Amino acid sequence: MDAAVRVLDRVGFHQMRIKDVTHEAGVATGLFYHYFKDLRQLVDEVLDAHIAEFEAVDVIEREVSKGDWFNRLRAHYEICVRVHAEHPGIMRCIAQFSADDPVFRERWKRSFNRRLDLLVEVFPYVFPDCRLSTPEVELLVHGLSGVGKELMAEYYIDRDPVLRQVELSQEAMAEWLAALLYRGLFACNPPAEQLRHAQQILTIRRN
Amino acid sequence: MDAAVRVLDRVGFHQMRIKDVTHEAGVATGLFYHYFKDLRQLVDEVLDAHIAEFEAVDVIEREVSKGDWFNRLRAHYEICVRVHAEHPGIMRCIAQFSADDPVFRERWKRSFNRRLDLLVEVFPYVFPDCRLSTPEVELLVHGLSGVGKELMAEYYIDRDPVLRQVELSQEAMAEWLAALLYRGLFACNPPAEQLRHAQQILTIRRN
DNA sequence: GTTGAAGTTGAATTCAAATTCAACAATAAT
DNA sequence: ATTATTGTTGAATTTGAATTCAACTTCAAC
Repeated sequence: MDAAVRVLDRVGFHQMRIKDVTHEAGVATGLFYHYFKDLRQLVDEVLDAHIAEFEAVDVIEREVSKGDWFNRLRAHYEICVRVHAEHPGIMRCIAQFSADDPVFRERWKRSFNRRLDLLVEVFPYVFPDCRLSTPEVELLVHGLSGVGKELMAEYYIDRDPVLRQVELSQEAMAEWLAALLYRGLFACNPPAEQLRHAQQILTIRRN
Repeated sequence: MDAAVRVLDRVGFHQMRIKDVTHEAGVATGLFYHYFKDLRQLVDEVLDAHIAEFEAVDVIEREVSKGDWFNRLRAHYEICVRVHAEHPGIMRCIAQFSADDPVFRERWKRSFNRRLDLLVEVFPYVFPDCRLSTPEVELLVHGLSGVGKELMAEYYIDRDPVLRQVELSQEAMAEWLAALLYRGLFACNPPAEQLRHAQQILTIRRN
């Protein structure tokens, strides 16, 4: 029901009423119950559909070579940035729904972090000197994967005016975030020749 | 009203009812309105009090020298980790309330990021080669400050069983997160002699 | 063109929670 | 001791939204 998407966009998850949806769709209130048990189910279906859509994009973009970590991270952030930039209303709703519902939160987190799972798997081969156990690596990657999450929310959903002073293309934002995560992970800069927008990051170093 | 804290802890912000609170406090329903306009105001006051308390701790711990960035970051995370570990219910509630209410979200974010503001201010002196404008630096620091946020939520609030396999003291968690953020910021490891729990991070490097 | 299944309506009903309030209790002020 | 102020009660009322449902419409099948 795309009427639901428009309402979610406008009023958010917690303010949404059944009447809002049926009215937006131009049908009678009672009809709602032919299609959905309650609002929660509707929202669940709407968000699921969107998450599935995001994941579809995701599959398409898997052509990056396995060892090229910077470009993998970049691809990860390009997807994140795109869904934030193009569906800010849905993303806000996902955030609201997640804050409430642990089951949904888990589902969303998995979908989001799936692209980083490979990193957890191959960690021992990438960093052979490192004796961390798998759960420790998971913890590490989860810690790092927070890079940019709030920023994307503030920039694309809240449209924070201070941050908005910086005009960044989606590509540039993704590259910056990938570069920051890369530094956290490898303790060094990404290869300079792969930077298209964030060359300045190379100058962020203690002299 | 500490009854409110217990209810928030138990049922969360959106499930909380006025009756829950008055019953928990052992008083009549109507009495609620002598003290508060509505639930939102109550929650607002409860959370405000806690945020103020967190900030008080925060002031006490300011004895770290200005140039010692790793220990500043560590102090920042020690406070974050402590409030998550010791007040998981409140933190969950803050997350829920933030997701809904942009005004509160802004207030919380400010309180959380205040300790990193210094970094934004002195950025041009720490990184003299870097020509980023103030809003760009703000964006950068916001991006990095996400390190560990979700992890703390999953570890201390949701108590994710996978992550819980790793037993970490509050100090150790803070040190790990500080080290990760440090790497993102400086593209190098923190000084080895300052590491008390996270020496292993030095081994996370490409050979 | 008759039948029945599925879709559609919106007023009526139910429901849960918020809110009010008149009466009562405790305490302090004079 | 009297009065005033403030705290407290919980049943009664109000509110606003969820939910039901009997009647109506479409439309495809035979």
